[in-house]
Amino acid sequence: MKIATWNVNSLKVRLQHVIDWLKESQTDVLCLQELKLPNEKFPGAELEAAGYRSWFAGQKTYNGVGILVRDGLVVDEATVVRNIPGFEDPQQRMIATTIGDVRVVSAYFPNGQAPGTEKFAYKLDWLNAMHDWLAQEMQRYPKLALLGDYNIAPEDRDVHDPKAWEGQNLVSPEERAQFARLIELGFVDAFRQFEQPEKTFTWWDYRMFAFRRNAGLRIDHILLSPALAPLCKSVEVDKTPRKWEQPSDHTPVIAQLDVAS
DNA sequence: ATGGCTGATAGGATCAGA
Repeated sequence: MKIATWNVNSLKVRLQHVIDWLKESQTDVLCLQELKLPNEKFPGAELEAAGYRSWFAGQKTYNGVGILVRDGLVVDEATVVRNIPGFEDPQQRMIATTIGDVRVVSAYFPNGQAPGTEKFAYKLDWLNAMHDWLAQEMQRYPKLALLGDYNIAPEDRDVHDPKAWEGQNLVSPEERAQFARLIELGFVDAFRQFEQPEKTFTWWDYRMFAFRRNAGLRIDHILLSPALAPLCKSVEVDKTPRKWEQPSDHTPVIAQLDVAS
């Protein structure tokens, strides 16, 4: 089973990219972030025609997450969860479902703006709530995969220019400590289980020719629970869609799991 | 140098992203 994550920065604008990439990559389960559309505008019929069923939590203008599942995979409808249980939030940033015996979570972590701001405080609150919920979720579902735009670059090697970024939003010690807390739950950064090219990133600013200069960050991740991590056979960042016309600023990360699909 | 792009909402500038 191939699972992937992609912040598409508007599913309306990127629908054809998603459909083309699904076909090209042969992905079975695609977690999406930043749909930027209300539920009534979700392009379910177009994705169905491409061979995928969709679960999503959208809202107007901002945020919004979804999980696309290839036809034929068994999804347990009764286990779908939208947003973090117990964490009141109008922002739609998390959806979870169960495919076979694999629990899949698609998450759009808050950006945070800058350390010290209200939005940064919200980011830390959200991360705390997510951490506590995931601790329980891992007990319920040993095979747990957390995919998404984390808006955290865990280490300096995930940053094109660590000096310039030192202490900034997305790399600050507080955020990295939160990422480390997820690792302490037992999660494994699937990407780092394998040898990877130097300076592999998943996001590049639209401005200043950042992609051309590879001035990016690795902020989109796939974390796997202890029971699932050993079943992961490869992880790669696929830069191709970032080269397409009118791309998302993020590019997909894909993992091959040794799980029946 | 807080600029530089892009998308959504709106029907022009502003917010938000990272």
